[in-house]
Parts: sequence; structure tokens; C-alpha cells
Amino acid sequence: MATVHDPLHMLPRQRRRQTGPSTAEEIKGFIRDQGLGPGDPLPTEAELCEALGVSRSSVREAIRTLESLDIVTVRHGYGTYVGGLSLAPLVSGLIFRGSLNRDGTFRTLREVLQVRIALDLGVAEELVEAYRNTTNDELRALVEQMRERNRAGEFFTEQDGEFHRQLLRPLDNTLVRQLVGAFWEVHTTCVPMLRIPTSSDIEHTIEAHDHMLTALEAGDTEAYLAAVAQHYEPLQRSIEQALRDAGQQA
Amino acid sequence: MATVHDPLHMLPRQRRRQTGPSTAEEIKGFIRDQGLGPGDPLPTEAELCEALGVSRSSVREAIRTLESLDIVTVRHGYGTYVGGLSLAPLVSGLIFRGSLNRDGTFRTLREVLQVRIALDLGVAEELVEAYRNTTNDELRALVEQMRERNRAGEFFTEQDGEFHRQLLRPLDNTLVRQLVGAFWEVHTTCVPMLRIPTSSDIEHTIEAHDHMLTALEAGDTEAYLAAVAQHYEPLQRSIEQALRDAGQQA
DNA sequence: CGGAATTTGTTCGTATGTATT
DNA sequence: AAATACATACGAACAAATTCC
Repeated sequence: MATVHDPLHMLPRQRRRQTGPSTAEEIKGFIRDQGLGPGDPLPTEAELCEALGVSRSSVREAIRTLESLDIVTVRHGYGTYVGGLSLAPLVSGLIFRGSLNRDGTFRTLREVLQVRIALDLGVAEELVEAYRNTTNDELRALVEQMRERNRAGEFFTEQDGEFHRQLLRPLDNTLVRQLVGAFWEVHTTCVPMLRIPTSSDIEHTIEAHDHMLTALEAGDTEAYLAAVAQHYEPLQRSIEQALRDAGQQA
Repeated sequence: MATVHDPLHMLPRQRRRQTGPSTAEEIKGFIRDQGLGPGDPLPTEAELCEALGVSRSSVREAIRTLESLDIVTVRHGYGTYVGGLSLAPLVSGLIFRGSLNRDGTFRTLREVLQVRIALDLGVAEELVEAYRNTTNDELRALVEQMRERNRAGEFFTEQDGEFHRQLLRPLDNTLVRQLVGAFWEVHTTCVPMLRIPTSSDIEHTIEAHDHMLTALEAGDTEAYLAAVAQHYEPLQRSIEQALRDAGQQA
């Protein structure tokens, strides 16, 4: 039965009582030691119980912990796998924070916006290098789709997200891309709490996308920075407005 | 017994089987609806079971999920409380990612470093405004402590962390401060995997702290940006070196 | 200081829903 | 369509930690 390659033998048979790392920590160690990566299967719950010398419930609670950190993914009725190691926990945490109207959703939104801007500025140089003297039909097409959908009175959240995702694709910094994506997600989730933007603001924002792309293709860092500022400007105004309104109520 | 103010009555009595939001989601909703904030007590597990109409195991798994996101904090034998809503999950996730030597710890480290730099640059303007024409004895004292400990051949991780924490205190953007703190933590946790820095590099880094502070007090944004670059430069070289070494092995 | 009361931590056994083959 | 493997859920009992008297 248990072959020489059975990875479960790497785990301590008997759980030392009271001392030692938590079950979740031991499972993380198992993933590390086995050199597993996203998508690789983990032992079943029963096997983990056996290997770690703890009960089913403890294993399940540990798996819940790791699942919420996207360190493992559970497919009901099938098995448990190494997760995507994404920034999903950051996103859900910030969204929850924003949903607590305690000191206003707007404060969270304003802070997220500032971080988005800082990150956009921080990668400007590298992005300009990557895009100089290129043409990018897909990105232009996305901008055109935004215009069309806006003319038709529809939202273009999907296109906006795809634009920003594609724009950063040349960066080899995975973390930056994930962070920008995470804050975009928090942002678009929280922003509906704001006042309805004017159609002029919306058009302003759409054209800013075009300007960002044009500046990048021209290799013009200055123009890119200006376009980024233009892109966030209407939103920034809305937030400051909302903060003032909330301040006057108090 | 159950008074008019019993907040548990806000929760649905009977859990509809199979459908509806998860238990964790319902607890989050409870926190929202009651307007609770960090440190406020939550109902006991038994009360949550009763209120949500689910078993204790389910409530416990939900609490584990929320605990790992720092949405609740559990004190053994005492009670459950609303958590600090910190970026702890981001930190532990990134540290775990870095600990998977899969494509090298250095890649994660390099990416974290780039983000730290981008954030530092992104808040430069605001920081200069806050520090112009001030004197900051505490921060200077921290730099001096770093020098002393370094002369004594000791580490000064604590002082370094405190310096960066205090430096950003004027920012009213909580999220930025937390992000910088989070990446600092990931950074200092992962950095021991690098080659031992030369004592010249260490002194270089310590003096960079001094230069950053001096530039801020002088209101000189340019000098501040240069000092930030100087601060990270030795580390950046170490990482590039490690990446080259790892690349040659493959 | 000691012990009772409260609350979370862990375990076991059992039954049920779900996905894959 | 049936069988199998697996995750989900429940409830009861006991252990450990903390507080309060």
C-alpha cells in the first residue's frame, strides 16, 4: 500500500499535544516541502487527519483558514487543491472595510484611489519603455467598445477592467499587476455608493484611456502621467464632494 | 430574557437549506448591521448557532474564515470580537508565496521591493508638505540608534521598522500606511535568504534614512526621491545578483 | 488562593449531498 | 444508471483557557 513515494510520510505521525504549530501551519509546510504549486492536489481530509493526528473538524477548520487566504481551493465532492495564491483576501478584506459605513465608505474609496494613482505613477517609466513605438489594436478596440456602450447608455465595467489588465501585461512584476487588479476590484465594488456621475465626466474618463494609450505609444512619460491624472480626476472630485457632504451632516 | 434590544433577533431564525449566503457572510452582515467596530464583542458560538440555525461546527468554520481575514479575533476561553481589519492576510499570503522556492524567493522579494519604491515615491509630495520646516528628534534618535547598534554588531530591524512607521504617520491615508507596513514586514521576513550584505552597504542604508529625513525637513522633494533610491539601492543590487546567480544554475 | 462558571478548542460518530468514473 | 470517493453538516461529549467570586 504505502509506497516509498507516499508524500504523507513526510508529515509527523503523532501530534504533540498542546505544543507545536497549528494544523493550518502544518499543511502549509506540507505544500512547501512537497514543492507543490497552484492546482496540485492535496491529500483528502481523511488522509490529512491520519497524517497530522488530528480530528476531521480540526482539519476542516484549518482548510477553511487556508481557503480564505487562497492558499488552498476546495472542490466540493472532489478534492482539495493548492490555491491560486492570489490577493483575493486583500480584496474581500477591503471591500468589507468599505462596507462598514462607520467612518464613511468614502474614506476607504479615497484611500484606494490614492493607492491606485501611486501605483500607476510608480510603473509609468517601465510601461513607457514597453509600449514605445508599438501599436495596440486590442486596447484601442476596448476604448471604442467603451464609447459604444456609453452611447447606448450601458455600463462598461468589463471593458474598463480588461483595458487596465491588458495595459499592465508587459510588466513582469506579477505582484504589481495583482495589486492594481485588486484595487480596481475594490474600487468598482465600492464606487456605486457615490453620486451618479455626469455624462460629461464619463466621456472625460473614457477619453483619458485613449490618451494614456497614445502617450505610451509615443513614449511620452509626461503625457502619460497627465492622462492618468485626467483619468482619475472626475472620480476624485466626486469623492471629495461626498466627503464634504458627509462632513456637513456631522 | 430576550430584551427588545437583543441584537440576535436581527438574524434569520431558520437557515434555508442549501441556498442563501454562507454562514461567514451572515456573520459579516451582522457586524455591519449592528455597526460594530474593531474590539467590539460578538455573540458566543452557542448564540450564533441558535441565531443562524446551524451547527456549532459550521459556525466555527465560518469564524475561522473570518479570523484569517482579521475580521474577527478569537480569545480562547473568553470570547470572539471584531478584528482589526488589518492587512495581516496580505502579509501572510505573500510570505507564504515567498517561502515557496518554486521560482525563487528572490522574484517575490524583487517585486515587493518595486512596490515599496513605487509607494514611497507616490507619497513623496504629501510627505514633503507635512515635514517642511519641522524638526523631528524622535526620528533622528532612531537613526542614531541604528548607527549604534550597527557599530555594536547588532541588527536594527526594530528601529528600521519604527522609523518607517513614524515617518508616514503624518499621512492621513490609513491604507497607504498599512500597505507600506505590510510590505516592510514581508520584506524583512524574506530578506534573510539573501547574501550577507557588506558593512559598507549597511552603513549606506543607515545614512540614507538620515538623508530622507533631512530632505523632508528641507522641503526638497528631489533630494527625498534621491535618498529613497539610495536607501533601496544596495538591496536592489543584492537581489539582481541573486537572480543572476539563480539564472546561471538553470 | 481556590473553585465555579463561562467560553472556546478538540474529538468522535453518523448521516447527507455532490462530483467523478 | 450505479458505484465510489469525497466534502458537508450535525450533535454530543470532553478538554483547556479565562474570568470572577
